[in-house]
Amino acid sequence: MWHDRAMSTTGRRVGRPRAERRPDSGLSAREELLAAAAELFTVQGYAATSTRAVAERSGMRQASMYHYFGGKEDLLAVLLEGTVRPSLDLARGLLAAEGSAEARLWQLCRSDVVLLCGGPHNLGALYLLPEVRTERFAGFARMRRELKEAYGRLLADAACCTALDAGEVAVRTDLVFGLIEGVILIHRSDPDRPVEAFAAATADAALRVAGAREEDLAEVRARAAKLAQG
Amino acid sequence: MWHDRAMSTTGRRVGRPRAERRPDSGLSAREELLAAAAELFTVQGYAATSTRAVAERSGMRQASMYHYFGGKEDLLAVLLEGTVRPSLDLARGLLAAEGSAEARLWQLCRSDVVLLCGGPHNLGALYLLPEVRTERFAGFARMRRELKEAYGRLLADAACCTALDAGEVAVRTDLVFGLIEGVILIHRSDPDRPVEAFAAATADAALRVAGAREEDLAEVRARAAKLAQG
DNA sequence: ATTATCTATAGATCTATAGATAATGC
DNA sequence: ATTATCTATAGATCTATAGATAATGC
Repeated sequence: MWHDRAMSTTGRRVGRPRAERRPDSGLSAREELLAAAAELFTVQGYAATSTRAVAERSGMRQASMYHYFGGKEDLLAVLLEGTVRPSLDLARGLLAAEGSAEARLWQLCRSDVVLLCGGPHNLGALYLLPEVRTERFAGFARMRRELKEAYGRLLADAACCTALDAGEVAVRTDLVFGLIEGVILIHRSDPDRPVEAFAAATADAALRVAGAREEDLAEVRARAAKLAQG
Repeated sequence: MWHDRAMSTTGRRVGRPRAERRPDSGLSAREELLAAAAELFTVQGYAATSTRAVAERSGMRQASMYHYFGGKEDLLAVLLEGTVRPSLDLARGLLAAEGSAEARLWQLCRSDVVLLCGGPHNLGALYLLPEVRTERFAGFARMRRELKEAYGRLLADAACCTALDAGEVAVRTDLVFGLIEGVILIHRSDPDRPVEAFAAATADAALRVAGAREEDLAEVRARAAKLAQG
């Protein structure tokens, strides 16, 4: 396990002190940079944010950033991978779990909405950056693809989709996945909405898109709740 | 009506000739700039695209762009407004039209997906730019708000929503609108999908989110088809 | 000795303006 | 005279590197 040896709670650190001293944030320098980048990238935009802006919001000089990251792209890649990873972990767990596929799908949808809307910044909005299509972000792209495949798998196994052919299931997978990632846009225009209730409502909507009948939804939610406990 | 007096089909134009001569695109200089901006903004990203890149792809020098637009922001604003305007026109027409609210909602959804995915560039992806929140884009923001209100109105009038309270209708409006704008993301990962069929499938999904029952969807589609003719 | 920072800067942009110029229009 | 373009450029960035420095660790 990695340990930030330069950091200590007493405030005594190795290395030249920073030019501007500030109250200790409790974060390591690397984490400070990531937090600053998350805020600036989402608020001002990625390309509009300079390395200087990120570094100085973190309390250090522009050049010092290069001690931790190779450049702006590195920051973005780390942020993006950190955003999908929890979703992907959960999806893997749910794929392996027992129980109705509908309930597991509901649970995955709900959790992903919480992850996308629950953080302090709308990091999901970074998914759309054109830079993300370049080689540097292949790792992120792979994770996102695997996540989408998990959605596809759960839909294919769901009782409400058994009557559909494979092509139709693929279209609904796209629509469900699009609905979930689309909450990024909704969240953007109304960031103060209570997340939990909205996440449940979105999971309901996802099941409706999948083909679940209105009268079965209460049951799906109940089973999903059990899943979350167990 | 405005007429581009500098343009003619014979190729004889007022003003100093361009440095690099190219085959006539058939577009006015202003339109060439907009087309170049649309391509570059969506492919490379807005902030990553320089005024030089836009101008030179249009066959003129960087400084000449300023004869037509005050800067990059102006180009973006014109592109964005051009993207919502057709949707908004259609929405106004459908609000005023006779017929079932569900059918009109279906039609609006379908058309919006075609507009978002049908063009050569994924202009919808520009909706997410952080720059769009600034004052310069107030006109675009107003149009988009009015479009969303039209969705809300149709949902409120839809038979499948009569049992829902106002708050629930508002949530479903957000979800339906999010689903429609979310096709931008779907379209991005699979740009070659046939648009018409996908648009119809998305409109179906929107009606499911609204609360329509599976067995009523065929009827809704049939009525929407009539609307489109009449 | 090691580390985290600093200062300074070269080189590469990019934007917006000033002012010149080469067409057509009258 | 009017117009659409051009060339040239000032001024403001921004990125990445080189090399110095001020702490702690041993």
